[in-house]
Amino acid sequence: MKIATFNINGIKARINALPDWLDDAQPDVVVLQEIKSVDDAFPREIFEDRGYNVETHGQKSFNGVAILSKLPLEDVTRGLPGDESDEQARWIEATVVGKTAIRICGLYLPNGNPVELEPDGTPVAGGKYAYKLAWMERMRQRAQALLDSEMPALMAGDYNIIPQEEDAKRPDVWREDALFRPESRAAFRKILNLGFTEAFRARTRGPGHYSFWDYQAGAWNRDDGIRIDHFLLSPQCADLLQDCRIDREVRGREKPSDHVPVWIELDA
DNA sequence: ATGTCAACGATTCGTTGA
Repeated sequence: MKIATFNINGIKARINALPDWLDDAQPDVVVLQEIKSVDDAFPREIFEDRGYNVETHGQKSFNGVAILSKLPLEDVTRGLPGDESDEQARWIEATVVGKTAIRICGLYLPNGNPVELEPDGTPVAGGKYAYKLAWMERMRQRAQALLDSEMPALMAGDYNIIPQEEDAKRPDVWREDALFRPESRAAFRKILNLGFTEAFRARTRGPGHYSFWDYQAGAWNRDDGIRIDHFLLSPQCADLLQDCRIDREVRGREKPSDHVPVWIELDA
């Protein structure tokens, strides 16, 4: 089973590029981020015509996540548990029923910039960096519950986290950024260390592997990228891992997103 | 040399978010 994650940076802007990539890559399941659309405006027919079941969790203008699946989707839930007042559409879950049932979480983790800190170094309450870190703590709770279920499970999406220096062309320019600050990376490791496997690093080591290149300053032409789109696999899911790759060439196509798809192959 | 893109809601462009 081929499962992909893709931050499309707006479904309206990617109305041709996304179907074109789907027709090439033929994933069984895709989690999408930044659909930037309400549920009613999402062009589900385009994907249903290609044989995908479509589940969205959208909002106006910003954020928004979705799952497309050629296999049936069961027990769909929307929103990250732990804060009823959080209205940002960044989390969706469903169980994909194939040879084995797999719980799939699609996520769009908050960017967190600008970083605002008190003089003592704690994030300013109510600020975007505090929101990011609080969201990651909620995600950790949900991740632990997934492990406790002992079901094969994965969390895939735009994590807005550069895990290590080797995951950026120029780590020094990201040093103070919310994507690379120590608190952000520590929160990511805290989830990982519950017992998840980061799929890409289970298969490939070394620098030069990126999933995002800014539109600005010719970042793509200079290969000035970062790796921020990830798959975290539960132990029962990691046992099924066959491959993990980044569809880098998609960034060079017509009217690209600033992210490219990342995908895994599971023996499931 | 932050050099871009997308969505929106106001009026042909400014604001926000990334």
